[in-house]
Amino acid sequence: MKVMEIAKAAGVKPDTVRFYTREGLLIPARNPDNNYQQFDAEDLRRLRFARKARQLGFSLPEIRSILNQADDHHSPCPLVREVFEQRLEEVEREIRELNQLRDRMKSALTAWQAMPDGTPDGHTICRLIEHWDEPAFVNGFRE
Amino acid sequence: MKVMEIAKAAGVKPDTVRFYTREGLLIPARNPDNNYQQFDAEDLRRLRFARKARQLGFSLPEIRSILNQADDHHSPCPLVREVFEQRLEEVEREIRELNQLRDRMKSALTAWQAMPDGTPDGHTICRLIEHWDEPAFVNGFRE
DNA sequence: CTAAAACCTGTGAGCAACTCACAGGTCAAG
DNA sequence: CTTGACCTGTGAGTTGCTCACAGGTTTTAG
Repeated sequence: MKVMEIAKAAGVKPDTVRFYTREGLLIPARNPDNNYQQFDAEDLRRLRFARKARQLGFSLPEIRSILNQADDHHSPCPLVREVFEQRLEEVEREIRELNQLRDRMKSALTAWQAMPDGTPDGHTICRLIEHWDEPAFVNGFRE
Repeated sequence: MKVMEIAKAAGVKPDTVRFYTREGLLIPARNPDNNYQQFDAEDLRRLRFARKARQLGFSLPEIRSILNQADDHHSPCPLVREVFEQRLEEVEREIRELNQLRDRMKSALTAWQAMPDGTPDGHTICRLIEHWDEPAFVNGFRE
């Protein structure tokens, strides 16, 4: 298979295939005639694996070490389980933060309904933002 | 005020002050003696404004145009309201996607409890991932 | 047979919002 | 007068692609 063919087979763009090759996730053979990359069924499996892992939240370095471990005939599954639980916690933290952001935004919108727009007067730029309360989590949560 | 002073006053790192200056959000005067940047109360107001706006989800280009509009003696508030509602929708979309990701991860974790680890055999890398179902929204939602 | 279209190659840059590093200049304190 | 803390501008690193470019190859149409 050539780049475009494996890309179509895995449902990704050719550029993504090239990028993964650059990053060492795919190590295709070469056609000595024209130096084209030759992908086989194993490469396709790796590419599909990588895409599924990405959808589950794995990073490229993580996927690379999982693939390397499989190449060394070790089971990557324990590593998969471990990384995965960390990622789940991160995702849940991101969700909590985004929910807080949404709440802050919604309460701001409500408060703004009664507020006039006003022109900058050298003391304020836009009261909507300047007179909006500092969220609590900035001090207590992020640092 | 010098960089470190305004940074402390606004609760950000000096590097952030320098970065915002590079990006044109702050336009400090210069001390002709040593070419140091001289920030005044107005700069501090802009910096604090920018930080608050960032916490509400505004991007730096958006903040820059809001500040520019205020500099031109136009009320930036209508722009603030408009951009803000778009951002709120984006945030809610991100939350929906993250929630779906979390659900996928959780159901994967549950399914994995009964699965053995297994060693790569040339046909599979890690069944945990390979035999996990394609999420629905990849086809129907993202593209 | 040839010319154009489609594909291949490697590489570098762009995205967002910082953060860090570097090399060299300035200034206050001891 | 030296040390240390600060200043200057700039370039690179972060993440996962995506796009662009310049040039080589292969396929297809005329």
